[in-house]
Amino acid sequence: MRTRFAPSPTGYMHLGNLRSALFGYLLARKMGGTFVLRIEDTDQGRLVVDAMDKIYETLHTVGITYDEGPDVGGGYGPYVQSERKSNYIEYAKELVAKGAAYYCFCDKARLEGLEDYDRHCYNLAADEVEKMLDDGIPYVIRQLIPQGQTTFADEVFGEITVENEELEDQVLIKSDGMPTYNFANVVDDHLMAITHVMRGSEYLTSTPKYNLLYQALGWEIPTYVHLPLILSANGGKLSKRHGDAFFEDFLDKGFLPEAIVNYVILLGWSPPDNREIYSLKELEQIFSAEAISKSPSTFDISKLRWVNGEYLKAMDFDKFYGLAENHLIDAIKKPDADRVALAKMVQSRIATLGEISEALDFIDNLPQYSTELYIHKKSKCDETIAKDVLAKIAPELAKIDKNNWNNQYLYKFMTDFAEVNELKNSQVLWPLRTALSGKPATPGGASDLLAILGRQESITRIETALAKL
RNA sequence: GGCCCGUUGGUCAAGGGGUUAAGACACCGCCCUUUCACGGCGGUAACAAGGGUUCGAAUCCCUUACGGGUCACCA
Repeated sequence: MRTRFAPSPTGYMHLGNLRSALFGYLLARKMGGTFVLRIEDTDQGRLVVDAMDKIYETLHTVGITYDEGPDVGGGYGPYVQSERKSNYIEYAKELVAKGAAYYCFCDKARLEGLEDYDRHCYNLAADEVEKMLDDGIPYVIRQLIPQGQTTFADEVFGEITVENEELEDQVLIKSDGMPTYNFANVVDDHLMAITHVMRGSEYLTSTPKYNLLYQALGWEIPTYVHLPLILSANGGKLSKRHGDAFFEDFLDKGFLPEAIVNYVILLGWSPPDNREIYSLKELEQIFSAEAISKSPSTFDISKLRWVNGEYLKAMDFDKFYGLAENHLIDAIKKPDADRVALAKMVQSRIATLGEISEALDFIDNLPQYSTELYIHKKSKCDETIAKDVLAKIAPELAKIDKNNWNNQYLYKFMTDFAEVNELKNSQVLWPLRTALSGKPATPGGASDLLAILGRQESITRIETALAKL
């Protein structure tokens, strides 16, 4: 049992491609098969430098390993199509010899003038073809679609039959001598002994042409597993323009590779039970092609955010800190900021690492805020109470020894203050938290903020508040 | 437009002749609580429509509608 991932080196990893890779990988691992990576670089006009490294890198960060590929070798190489050029021409000529393909010398201008392709060159006499080849006239080799109808079976979509008239005499070998994607695919999947072809359902329509090729060449047809498409929230395709098409887009937004993988797997495939958070290793055990659905699914960023948050919360703190540190450094310029304490406060409150800076934006600078923030029904607090409390507690705070300026002590101090003054805890905690942050919601409460801001900055902010009230 | 595929709450989805039609995200409420979040509990919300078949249809068939894919010397 062998599956493959066959991306073309475009420089980015489309989410749909990533999912094809994932499904192929998982199926191979589940069945104890072999997973191969093949690079489809037959479009010479679209070559992108370093794109292959990008593919290796992405697969690596996602945790997908392949048993055969350009950089790891294997018994079916080379694994880059441009290095296998002679194979394709050889088989294309075999097809010509068998009458399943023919040379076509039509130029672009002629083709564009046609409403329907007319098989013009198929009617050329053998000696005419010889002559034109000898004269070095540029040509293409086209597949000759026979009459009748073609039926193929797909693991997820079932049996599909199409009239051959709907098919076109597609180009197999381009005028630059390179094979087209469709042809190279067929040849390589056969030569590499691929048994299960997993790919997006956009290829469903071209599958009959594949089968005709397999049949003409006398090759065994692989098992097809077509995957439903992933649609963007607006109903269309995921697009570069919306910034939701590429794996890299989501990395940039602060999503974790394992969360992206987990979420993408959930699109079009459903787990055996109600659990939704799975590591790749676990998926390798439980994956099954039968649970793939046929209908396209809409990409929902809010669920991705939830998945990502689950990973963040479950992560051990050291690892979280490692990931968060750069964001913290970015977000907070204060030299004496306790980044560890900040990371701890923030870990369970963010869905993506990218939210760190917004969550902590008040640390460096107290934002402008309205005194209405001091009105909080649940805390039984309003501006008047806030003013009284802050005025009274500020001098007390100023007297606290620097050595006692820590979260625990401060919390005790404030609740004692509340008790002595016959106030509810919230009536002193709320005004302080508000004065210190200028925000309606913060990661951490009053004592956390006092400890982090330090005595002097805290007093300054309270004085600012008093001036406002 | 032709052909192909699809359609269960806003989203992901289970269920494949008899179910009070799961679960998750989002949303709302309550509890917890040092604000927010986390966590816990609860709630709103769905079988695209119409015809069949059947004792019985979300499940099978047909039609319609809607959505998507595909019709390249791109992959």
